[in-house]
Amino acid sequence: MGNRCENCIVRQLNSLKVLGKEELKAISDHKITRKFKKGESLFSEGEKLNGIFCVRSGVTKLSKISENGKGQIVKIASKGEMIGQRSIISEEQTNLSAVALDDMEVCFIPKEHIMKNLSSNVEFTKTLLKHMANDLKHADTLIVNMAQKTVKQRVAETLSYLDTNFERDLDGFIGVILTREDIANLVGTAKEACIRTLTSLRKDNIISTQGKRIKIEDKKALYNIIQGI
Amino acid sequence: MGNRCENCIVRQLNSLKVLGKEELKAISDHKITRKFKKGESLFSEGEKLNGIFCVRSGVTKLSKISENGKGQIVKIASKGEMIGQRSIISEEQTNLSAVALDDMEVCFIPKEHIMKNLSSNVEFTKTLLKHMANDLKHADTLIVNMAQKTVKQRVAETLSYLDTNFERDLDGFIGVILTREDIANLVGTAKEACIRTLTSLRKDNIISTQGKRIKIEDKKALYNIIQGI
DNA sequence: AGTAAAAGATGACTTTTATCAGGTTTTGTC
DNA sequence: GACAAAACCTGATAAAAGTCATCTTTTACT
Repeated sequence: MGNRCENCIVRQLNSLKVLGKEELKAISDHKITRKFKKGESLFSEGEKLNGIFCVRSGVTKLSKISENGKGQIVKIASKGEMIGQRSIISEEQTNLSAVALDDMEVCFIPKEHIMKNLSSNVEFTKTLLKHMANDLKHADTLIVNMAQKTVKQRVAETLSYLDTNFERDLDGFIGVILTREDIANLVGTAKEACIRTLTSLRKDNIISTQGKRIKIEDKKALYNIIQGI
Repeated sequence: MGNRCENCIVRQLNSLKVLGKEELKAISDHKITRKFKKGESLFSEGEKLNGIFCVRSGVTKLSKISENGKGQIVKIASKGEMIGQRSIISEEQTNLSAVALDDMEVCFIPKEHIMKNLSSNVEFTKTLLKHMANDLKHADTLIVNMAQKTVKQRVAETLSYLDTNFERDLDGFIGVILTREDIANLVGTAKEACIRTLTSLRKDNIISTQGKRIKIEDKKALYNIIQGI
């Protein structure tokens, strides 16, 4: 199997004809593949990035530290997803930190290639725009959830999100292994409250757990909790 | 003073040379100016928009109703600001409702003109992209604030935001008149908690009020509250 | 496999925030 | 300017969530 980095960015850009053969070749010629071990930092809040990362394998958490010192996970990115594009486009330092949750393989597209396409390739730019419009819509929804839903509703919503957006493992468990603290940071609550909520969901047979792994047993009931029923 | 609608979109796009003379003329020829009275709805969540609105005068709140039935204000838009661009770009129904907080004058750019420029004018698209990247960064920050800050911190942050982003009136009060309930919906809390917080800030001489109007008296102290000091 | 460190779990308690209920003031309209 | 409606404010209480302390289990490492 050849190096699929060029495919990864194309797929991510969600458009089949965005890049011409020359651009593909240019990107392919200049890309760098990097590896990160579990727990290693890809980049930190405030750093100036000089390119976009594209995840080839493994999972990373994108988080932001509040003034209170608590971390909030804004997104989990896995295979095929780009990270860092927002700050490259805004031409400013990144507002997020990225830490590997697994051993990862990441390919790196230098800023210059992005910028070049941004200026010359309308379709490329349009696709990025649509992508970002979607991220923004998602963010609006998250703001409302954070502001108005209970911890239980948000935990349920987070589990549902993880279950639908990451491939399940062979036993049907959610395919991303997060610590309880990471889940709490994704939900925006304290570790203890998160654990208690998971315990209560388990007692109600809505989920089952095995170590860190979580399996959703009753989707309908989980959905009702999300809706506040 | 002539009709400044074409200027408004250009200014909003935050770029001086985005639109050529022909495009400007095309937009200018096809625009429609509409008026909305205080309390009227510009559009509602789920509606399909067929163009972008551009605020010429007055103020509007963009909000979203959660499944719990409570409204969350996501943004306040005033003179010069565009609304509806996200859903036009995503080509889907809008995820927000817009209600006039004042009597408003709004101009309307039909979808076709936006789409045409989106396909032919890289600079136009690039500018929209940068704009949206900025909105996204702002949304990330808001998510963290909602998840991790207390009501008092969020009220303080909201007041600071309103004070810096909208022109003050002649007496130095914040230039947008919101009900306490609107402020609560912006902060993401209950009306009563919002009122109590404002009362406490007033007692500490950090703000003063006169009816609905609010004036910030001690910026430094307000800033400390935002930081959680 | 043994051990230390990390993560998970749970109870007790405190703080924050929501909710309900009732009064007061402001605002808009005839 | 009188009246009704809306908005504002406050107190009491309940519910939700955070914090702290402690113990158990799991994981990582030599």
